[in-house]
Amino acid sequence: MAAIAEKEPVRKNYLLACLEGEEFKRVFKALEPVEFELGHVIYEAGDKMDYVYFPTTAIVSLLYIMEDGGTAEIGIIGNDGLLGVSLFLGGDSTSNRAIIQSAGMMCRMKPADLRKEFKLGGRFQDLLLRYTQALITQISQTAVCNRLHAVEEQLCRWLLLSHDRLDSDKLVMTHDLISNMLGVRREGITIAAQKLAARKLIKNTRGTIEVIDRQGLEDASCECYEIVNSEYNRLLGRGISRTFA
Amino acid sequence: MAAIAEKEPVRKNYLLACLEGEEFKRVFKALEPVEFELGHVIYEAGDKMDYVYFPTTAIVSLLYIMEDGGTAEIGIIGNDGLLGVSLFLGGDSTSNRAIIQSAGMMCRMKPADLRKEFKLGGRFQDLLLRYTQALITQISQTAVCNRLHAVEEQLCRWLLLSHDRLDSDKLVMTHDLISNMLGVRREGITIAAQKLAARKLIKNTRGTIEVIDRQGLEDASCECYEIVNSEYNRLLGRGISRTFA
DNA sequence: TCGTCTTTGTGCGTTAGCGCACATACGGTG
DNA sequence: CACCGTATGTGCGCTAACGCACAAAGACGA
Repeated sequence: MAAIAEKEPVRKNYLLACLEGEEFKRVFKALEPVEFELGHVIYEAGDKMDYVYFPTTAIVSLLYIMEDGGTAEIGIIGNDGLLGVSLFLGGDSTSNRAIIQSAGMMCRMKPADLRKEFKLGGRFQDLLLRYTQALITQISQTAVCNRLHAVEEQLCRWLLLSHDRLDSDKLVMTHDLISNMLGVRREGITIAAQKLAARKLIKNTRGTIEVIDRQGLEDASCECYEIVNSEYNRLLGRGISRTFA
Repeated sequence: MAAIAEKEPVRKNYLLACLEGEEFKRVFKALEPVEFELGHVIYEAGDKMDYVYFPTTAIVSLLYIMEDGGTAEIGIIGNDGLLGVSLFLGGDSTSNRAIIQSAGMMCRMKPADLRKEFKLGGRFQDLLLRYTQALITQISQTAVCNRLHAVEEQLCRWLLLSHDRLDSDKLVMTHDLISNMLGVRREGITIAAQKLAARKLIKNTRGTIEVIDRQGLEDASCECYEIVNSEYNRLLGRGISRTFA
């Protein structure tokens, strides 16, 4: 594990951290760290993807853009996962945009290296597939949540998902950006954020939302957060060592 | 291909129809046809899955049930796909219910057989992974559609997706059931269906909706149908022969 | 043919969220 | 420190969809 010191941040990505021995060495050699700023677009809908990305400190938002300009987020990817499942699923592109929601680092890998390692069918493949299912759960829950829950509950869910993937309690994020993610009006977020602030769950300042009462936020959230979260743990937590072969 | 005659309907499933030679023979041997009635629950949220299912004439609906009893569909699976991606993704269960939306046949396969064949990394694996991406697209589009589009547009989308997976123009389906799928009020479906009937796009009788003007329905639908549809074609259409290795 | 159950139709009042139009306030820059 | 662009706060009227209550009309068996 001497090599880790060189590109230390690699281990901050959960999937990469699960690898060991020769497998880790091979993957590690193929990785390249890159830094991203808030708002940077990694790829647009329909773009052929050039890399798969393993976030270490950055957070990525998967955003759909409709014909009329309306937007809605379908998933959040942090250091618990990877961006670019299409590259091993076989599509090479998706119909959404991937955009940096929180500045930071990601490790990228070329599609050819990814596929080569994936084809070996070891732990790496297992992890990637399990993560894919976790992502499906997240997207599904977003779909249901969009239909059935109030904006305020959804804001809680969104804040929690982001907070989990962040070192800090401060989310650098305007109401306007959040409204794009949740697919609602900017004013709707302002109102909801005010209510949460009144209940001392968050602190609401210009361009930043600070999480004050994490537990309170969880209580105020719809069930969707917890479902997604526990499914991530089930799929990628402790028991991860077993491959399904 | 002599064996096909025995279990002829196998070829009605698109994924199975794409297999050839030895690979097809192995998969074919592991298949077992089963018939299902409308409303039958294949598995509940959290259930360990006993089989993977390849629909030939049946249609399956993936339904989320919330704590408060609210429901919403996240995807429709017909003879273009398979039920149980979790079995090769590694989760063995999902947090939704799979329910028969249209009576008919499916071919089922034991998880062990599925995984064994999947691990071989051939066309079968390629197809399953590509289908997974198509399913992700469908779920994503549902999420966005739930947020941004009107019930009437969504009803069109839903009718089209169902119609595509059906031999007949007649959908045996009550407004109440559809409302569960779309996560809206029953009355909302009644109103929307009336409007579509007034425009001569569908015929609305007790317990059945008949598609009259397919093209008209597509025009009345939101863009979501077309996006999902073309993504299915892109991922699983003609060019399917290339494996990504 | 009658009675019953299910499905569909209709009519309220209610509400969450929208769209628009501003007012205010923060915070970096010159 | 004054200025200005961006972010947030607030107040409308509007609309889609909700929740509820009940009427009408198919379907089907006795």
